[in-house]
Amino acid sequence: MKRSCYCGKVDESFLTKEIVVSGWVHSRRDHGGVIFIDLRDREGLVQIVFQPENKEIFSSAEKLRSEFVISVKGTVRNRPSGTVNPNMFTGKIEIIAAELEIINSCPALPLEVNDYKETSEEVRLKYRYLDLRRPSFQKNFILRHKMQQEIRDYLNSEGFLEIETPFLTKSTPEGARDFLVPARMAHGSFYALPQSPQIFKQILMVSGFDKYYQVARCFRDEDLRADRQLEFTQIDMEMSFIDENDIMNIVENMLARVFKSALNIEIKTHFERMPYDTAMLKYGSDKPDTRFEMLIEDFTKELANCGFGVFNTVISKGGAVRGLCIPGGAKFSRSEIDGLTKFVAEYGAKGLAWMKVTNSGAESNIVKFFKPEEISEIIKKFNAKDGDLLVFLADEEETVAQGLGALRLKMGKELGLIDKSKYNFLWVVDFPMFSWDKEEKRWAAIHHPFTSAQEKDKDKLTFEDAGKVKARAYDVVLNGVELGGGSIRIHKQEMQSKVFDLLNITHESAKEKFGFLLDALTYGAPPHGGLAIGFDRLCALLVGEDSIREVIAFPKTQKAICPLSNAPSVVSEKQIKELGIKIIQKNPLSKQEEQK
RNA sequence: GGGGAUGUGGUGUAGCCUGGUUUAACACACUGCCCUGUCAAGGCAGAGACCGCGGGUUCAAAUCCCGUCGUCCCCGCCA
Repeated sequence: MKRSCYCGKVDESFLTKEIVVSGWVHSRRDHGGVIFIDLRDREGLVQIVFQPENKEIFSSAEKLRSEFVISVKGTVRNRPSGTVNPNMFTGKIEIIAAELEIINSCPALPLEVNDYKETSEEVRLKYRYLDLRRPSFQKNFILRHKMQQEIRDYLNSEGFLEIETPFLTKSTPEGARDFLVPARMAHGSFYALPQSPQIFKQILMVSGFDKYYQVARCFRDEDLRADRQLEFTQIDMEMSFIDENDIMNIVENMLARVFKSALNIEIKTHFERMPYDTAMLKYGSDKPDTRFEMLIEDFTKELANCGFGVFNTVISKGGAVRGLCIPGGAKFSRSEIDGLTKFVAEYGAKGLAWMKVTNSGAESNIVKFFKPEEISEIIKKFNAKDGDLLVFLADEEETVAQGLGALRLKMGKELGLIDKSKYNFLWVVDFPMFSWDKEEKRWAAIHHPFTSAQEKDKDKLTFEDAGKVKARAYDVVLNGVELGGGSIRIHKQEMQSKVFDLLNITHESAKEKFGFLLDALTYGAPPHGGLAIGFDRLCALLVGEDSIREVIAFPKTQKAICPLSNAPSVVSEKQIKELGIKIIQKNPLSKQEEQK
């Protein structure tokens, strides 16, 4: 029997016709005298009816169970009146079976192939092939495919070339830990899997390709999270003879196309641009969720001479005092407030000061340390109302921002302040170039060492002033998720040398580590820049999932293993020998498995 | 490296705090029977777990304690 139509695509145009559908038995409703089978394939479900007149087929149909693979030949007809199912695309019709081929049976399932019941992720990943059969999951991947095609279509139409860069490449310093691949033909040497195609795409610009993109797999050997996998997909792009506005235009239009085709949602281009400093000050994050207010207020100046010792000490040491107004938070119990204190402690905050706003002012154990004018000024700045809770952090600026930023998000979620129907895009711009690495006592690149400084800060590329330099870098943020980021790169040797000096990368080591890029830049490099979108995160957002594992077919667990394939695994002595590698200590678990 | 949550038939949960009426309960799936219009079909009957693993406390442990492993969330880390 040869399939003539997808189950999910059978509609009234097939009425009275004989067709063949193939797929998996999704559910079976055996009424004794008549048997209904919902047959499922990629495109959806269709109802097959087995009637008792055809004894041979009927008795064969009685054996059908969940997830059997079958082909059915039958005639499409309208369902009898009163039995139409409005929830199904194929709900008006049904197929009267004339022939049945049972291609494969299936034992009792370790997980149910439907969207009605949650199964633990442990089981889902082990039997991923079954998990992936679930209709909602198939939808995720069909959508992911569509999004990718839409992006390709758009970039192609804008004159971009898709060019592949190598997976086996050179380990670069800075940034994430590399995945290394031992070189068989040069014992002791290693390839590295790319953390991103950064250097190669810049070289492609030097080569004159002008506009490049790639749906690029990237690898980072770091700890996993809900939004981080060892390998992930970026929409990576780079352009020549352009500035920030050109890239932002392209990205905004691209995202608009994706949202239109995937969700049929029109998004407004010309995203808001927010300076990094504002984002950190008001939202406590470099990826602010602007779907709700509850902004952070700064009191470092106002309270520099207040009567509260904790604040005074912090401010005199150059720290900051900032706060949040939690609407209706005055009803929190003491232990709930303690919970908030514990929460901000995860971000390094040593304590959380608080006061409850009342009609006559504020109440708490610290209110007595403040002058009435100070209290009323605080309340005014927050525009706080009776019943609100004001919380304050006093610490180093970074700790305060992080703690309050995280608390803002937590409260926003818990108090239901977030309008989930919104898609708030924005650009975070004017990033600082460098951050001070306290442990290693050196400047580190916030973006990467090839990011250009802003023209006005060119003269500040010195050890003393490096902290004041702003970069020509930008991140695109959606609903508090960093979708992607990029920068205008350095195309002049002079600036690149200064940046390397600041990063304490000597010319010798720079040459050793990415000399090929530096060389390339000397041979006539055009001004260029680009951006990369975290495609998995974008997909997750569009299907409404928190974890990118829901849009990756075969993800790894938090311990970085694949329960389906059991990777990583031990390899044979022979393989190891060929690579010139000595195993110092074997994973004891792997050893046990090897013996099995 | 650290903090938190969690692990009970094939699957999802209840029981655990307050150890003994537990022969470990319920739902789905599974097996058999009944049923000609259901659509997460229904009814009846049945099989299936000694409670992640190891140790300890106790007359008695799914339940308390210690250790260990897996999974998830978070901090660090991820330019």
